[in-house]
Parts: sequence; C-alpha cells; structure tokens
Amino acid sequence: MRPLFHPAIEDVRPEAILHALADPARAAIFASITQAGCVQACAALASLGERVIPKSSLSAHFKVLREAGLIRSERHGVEMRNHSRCAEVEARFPGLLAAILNAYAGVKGCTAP
Amino acid sequence: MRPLFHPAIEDVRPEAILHALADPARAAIFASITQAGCVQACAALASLGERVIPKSSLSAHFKVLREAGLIRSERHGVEMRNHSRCAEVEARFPGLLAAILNAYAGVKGCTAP
DNA sequence: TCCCATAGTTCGGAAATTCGGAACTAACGG
DNA sequence: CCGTTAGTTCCGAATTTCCGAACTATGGGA
Repeated sequence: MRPLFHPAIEDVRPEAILHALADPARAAIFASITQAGCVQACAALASLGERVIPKSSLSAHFKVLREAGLIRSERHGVEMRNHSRCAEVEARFPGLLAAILNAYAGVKGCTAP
Repeated sequence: MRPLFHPAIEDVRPEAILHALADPARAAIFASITQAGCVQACAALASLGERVIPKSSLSAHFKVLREAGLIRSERHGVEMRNHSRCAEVEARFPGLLAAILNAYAGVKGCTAP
C-alpha cells in the first residue's frame, strides 16, 4: 500500500483523461468530486446512479481517475479524501473538463420516458 | 456490406465520443478529417503518425468514429469519402470537440527532447 | 463480357482490459 | 488485543481490441 501515485500535471495525457471519463460511472464520480470540492471517497459514492458499484470496481475507478491526473487522493484516518485537480487540468487543457461534464449533464435528463 | 449505419445526432452519446477519441490514432484520424473537411478514407490515413496501421484496424477505427457520430462515410466509386460531423456535434455538445482536439494538439509537440 | 486491380469489410483467434467476489491490509476505538 | 470500518489486492470469467488472411464491391480495360 504505497503512498499512491499521482502524475505531475505536465505528464498528464489527453488520452488518459478521455479514457477515464469515457465511462459514465467514472464521469459521475468525477463530476461529484468536482462539484463538492472534496468528497470522502468510495463509500460515499458507491451508488451514484441506480446501480450499486462493488468496492473493488470502485477502487479501480478511483485508481484510473487518479492515474489520469484528474483527482488527488490522500488518506485521512480510515478514509480517503479525494480532491478534484480540475484547476490544474484546466490550466493545461483549457475548456476540456467543462465541455465533457457539460456534455454528460446535457444528456442525463434525456433518458426520461 | 450494408449502407453503413450512422446514428442520428440526438442519439449520439458523450461516452461514445470520448471513447472514440481516447485512442490517439483515432483522434489523429478525426483531426485530419475535420481539418481537411473531407478526406478520401482509409488508405490516405494509413500512416498518420510513425506507426503504420493495418487495413483491418483502420476499418475498425472508422467504424468506431462513425458509430460514435463523429464522421459520416459514403462510398464514392471505389473509395470512401469521410466527412466530419463536427458542426452537428458542436451544436449538441458545445466546445467539446474543440477542447479535445486542442488538448491533443497541445501535447503533440511536447514530446520533443 | 470476363478478368484484374484497387479499396474496404468481415472472420477468427491471440492478447490485453474490465468486472466483481473473496481474501487481505491499514487505521482507529474500545 | 480484538472488532469494525474503509480500501486494496488477487484472480478467474467475460468482454474488447488487434491484426493477418480471406472475402466483397466497384471500376477499368482487353
């Protein structure tokens, strides 16, 4: 259980970000973290949609987001605090995150009957 | 060899777009088509980077881009003409494509020593 | 008309990813 | 020291991706 790897912002690659956010579950997690500013990790996000995400999958999702450079995670007692790195990413790839989150937000409601 | 399936713009999902463009090769193909306005398909794009892409993979890439709603392909004699649907996508997801292509464009040169 | 060349597509199996349950580890609180 | 909470790791099953080989479609001669 090493100190968790976070890429430097200049090592962040666009394909990693797109891949990370190409999964609606991960995008929802990231959107939630970004909106809240700081969320107490996994347990709090286990059921964002209607689907319950198993712990192991959730852990993997956080790892993908972390290694893509989208979030920063640090242990705080028993739990994990996740911060969005959106300011850094915004500086490097202007408009990217806003456009992606916006795109998802736009279709969320369209699934209604 | 059916008439090729293209989703209606309102059926286009953000996750499909992100997934399609999360592959640098596909992103490069899409960028090329978008910049040129209309490109004579596969053969013309077989070696965008340093890597030669086999025909079957190229065909699969075009299929992914097409089914994500990013391009429109139509047969024109022996070859295929591919058009970017960026105007439609822009109307549905404002700023998305520009931000993504911009992000890729920004790091392309950073790989220099 | 028949055959060839060009441009893509489909098939099929190997390689790489993803998913999720079970077991494991870390950090407190009695 | 034991139990509980919060996450991580392991590993097998299911899915996806990759690419060579075979196939299909279209146009141009001879």
